[in-house]
Amino acid sequence: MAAKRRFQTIKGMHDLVDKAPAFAFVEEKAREVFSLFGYREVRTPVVEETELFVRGVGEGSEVVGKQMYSFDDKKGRSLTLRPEGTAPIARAYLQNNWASGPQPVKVFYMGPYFRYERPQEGRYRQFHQIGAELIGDPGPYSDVELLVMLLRFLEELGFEDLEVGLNSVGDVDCRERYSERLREFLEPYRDELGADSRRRLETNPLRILDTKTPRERELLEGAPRLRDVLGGPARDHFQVVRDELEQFGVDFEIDDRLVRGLDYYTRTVFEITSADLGAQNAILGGGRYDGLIAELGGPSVPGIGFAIGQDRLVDLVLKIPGASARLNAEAHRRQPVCVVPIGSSYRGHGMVLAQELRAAGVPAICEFDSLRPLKARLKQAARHRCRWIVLFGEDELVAGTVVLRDFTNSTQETISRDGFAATVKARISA
RNA sequence: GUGGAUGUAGCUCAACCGGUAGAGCGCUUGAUUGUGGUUCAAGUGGUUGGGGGUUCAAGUCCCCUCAUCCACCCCA
Repeated sequence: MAAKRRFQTIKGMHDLVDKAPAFAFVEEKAREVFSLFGYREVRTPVVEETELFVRGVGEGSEVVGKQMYSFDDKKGRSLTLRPEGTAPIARAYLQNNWASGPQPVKVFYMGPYFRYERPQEGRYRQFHQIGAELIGDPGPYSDVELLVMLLRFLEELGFEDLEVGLNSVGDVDCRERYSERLREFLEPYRDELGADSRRRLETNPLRILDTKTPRERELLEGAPRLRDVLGGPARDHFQVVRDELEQFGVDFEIDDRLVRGLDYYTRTVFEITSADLGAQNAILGGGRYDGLIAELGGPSVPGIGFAIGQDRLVDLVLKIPGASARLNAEAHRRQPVCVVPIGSSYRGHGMVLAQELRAAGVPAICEFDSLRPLKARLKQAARHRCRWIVLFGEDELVAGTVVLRDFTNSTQETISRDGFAATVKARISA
């Protein structure tokens, strides 16, 4: 039983290695763009009380029903690895009394989320989201501004021609009214519905709208439409959103079947999908949640937000022509200079040279292992993708010089040991 | 939770009807005792995911199990 076991990541969770620079890239862009709109970055814990999601996201939702990573702590309290980001932000709003700060509250966040599902392309048990929330303003201009910000972010990443799917699921009373109508309409066809939809007929008829089975789609052709059932305030709100989005040149398409999977959404909902992603094609989704904070025991405060699937977004970024070349060039620009001391007694000198380079703001590493042949150590420098090599040994010590070699052009020059860091800095930035 | 595909060297993959495991790349060293990439030479590479079964003989056939991927479902 003492067999050597090879440890590996938990199913559906991955080491981010090759994609790490692209992850960092989109994170930097998010900080840059969201800050331009006055959003502040916050970080909330990865673990919350299970009850937060049950109440906030909704017991009927798939996410809460069967996808949560829940466990009991040592005192028997049920905790959950967060499956989404909005409920924790709503909790933070209440706990930290953001209501007493400047309004509306604008925050963004990024980090890992967890859902217990069967992994496949674009769907992981640990995945990453970048999200933003605007809490405290009920008006349609907040919806518009949030979407404008979102699209600005995507443009900055290099995306063009992304189309936003848009819909309004109305206020709670509109939804109930509509659910009732839809239920009445579908009841006669009950036997033609799949098991899932039949169950939803009881629990959440709205979700039947985004079915993919052809027969159900056909049935729904003649169904009452959500937009015809919207109450006056919700309808007016949606109309302003649409008009203003057009004013700002936002490309969107009204999608009557767009209803989101999380129970807290009200009025405006939206998502962006991509044909370049495989079966899991949603890049981001979001919407208004005017009842969420009250549902969590707070005052009646409206909010709106979105969550971007960072893993999927990164996959798409890497597919943009030239994007990975740009990322590589950027990485290459930051490659360190490699100091190679020649001869075992020069290792200390190598350390000093590297430190002088770093002090001058030049990234530097040192190939210390002087017992190996010089050629092997230069090979290591090449494998580190270093372009510039600083060589230093007995000859240089005597002459008061160092040798600076350029791997790209296979040239080298001898420069003065005094102030060599400044010379190197000038050469590599030329 | 359901279905399908795939697991052989660090990586990408071969191995006929069951016959004793191979290539390319990589890595190490040398040709060049102080100069990487190209070239040449030598070397390093494996409990064929794991367990059991059938057989004289299993990478190959059968069963179980684990893992990965893709799809359903769900969503980011």
